[in-house]
Amino acid sequence: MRDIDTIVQRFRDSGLKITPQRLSIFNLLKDNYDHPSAEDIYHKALEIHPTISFTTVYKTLQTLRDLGEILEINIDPERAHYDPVTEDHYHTFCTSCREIEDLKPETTPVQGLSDRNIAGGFDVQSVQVHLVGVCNGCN
Amino acid sequence: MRDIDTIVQRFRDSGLKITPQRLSIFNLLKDNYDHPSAEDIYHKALEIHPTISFTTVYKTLQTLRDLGEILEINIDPERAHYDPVTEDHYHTFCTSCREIEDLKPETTPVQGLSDRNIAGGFDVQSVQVHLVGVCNGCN
DNA sequence: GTTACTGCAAACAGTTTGCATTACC
DNA sequence: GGTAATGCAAACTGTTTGCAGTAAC
Repeated sequence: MRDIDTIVQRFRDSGLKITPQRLSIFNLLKDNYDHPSAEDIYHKALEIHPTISFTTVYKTLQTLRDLGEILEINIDPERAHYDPVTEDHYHTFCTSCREIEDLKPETTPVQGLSDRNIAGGFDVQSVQVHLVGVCNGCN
Repeated sequence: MRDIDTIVQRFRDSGLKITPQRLSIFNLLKDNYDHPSAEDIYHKALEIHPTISFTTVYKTLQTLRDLGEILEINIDPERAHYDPVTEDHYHTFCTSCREIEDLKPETTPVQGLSDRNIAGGFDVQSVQVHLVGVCNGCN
């Protein structure tokens, strides 16, 4: 996800409007490395806008996702999580505390995987690598 | 997933009973490379047992998963899919037709990824590599 | 006979939608 | 003023559970 000004410009260029609610959601996502769910964002947003609805949060996340500004992560079968970091990187998912954490780039030797498959006829839009297990804290 | 006889033995050893419904489900999964959903299995099972319930299919899939005989795949945000192939391998997921396909082993240079992370304190139970995009047929 | 399984029906949770009101531009 | 967003309430979908009747062993 790019900086707020760029996002705002992008929304306006697309005929979308900038509302205080949306701005708050942008700010909650910016520099967020917690991989929040829609519910998580909603609860944080409530502290700023006590009347904001889940629907608004949900629809804004959809819009950001459709614009490619955030990624929807589907590791957790119970709910979707969102990631403002759209550059290729990978995740661990702890089945005990349900925390998603980033994988350090040097531990991800998956280069070339998408290129090879694009060549094979499959149009790769994103590569998702998930290490599912139990994290340090839960052991 | 191992051969039917072994599964049957495993169930009996665990104090679980073998029913005609379960046997049919075992057979539907054995040598299945379609990554079916619970609903898919249910509909195929209906052809053999016209009175089988979704609940029975669902619970049997849970049991097989808990025994480690099949894997639950969470690529498709809309539903879980199941895979009787439990050896490490990876998948493509077409967002258009929602088909999951196996990735050929030679295109998956992800060896060592789990070892390195186990060393890092994260207890890796499974490595999931998903290439999300649009398949040949949908282009 | 005992224990577990089946299948129904209902509960559940996250997601998604319709629509009247409100706010942005 | 025109168009899109908000927020409510309800619908929806896949998943999960409680329980009475049934079947495996």
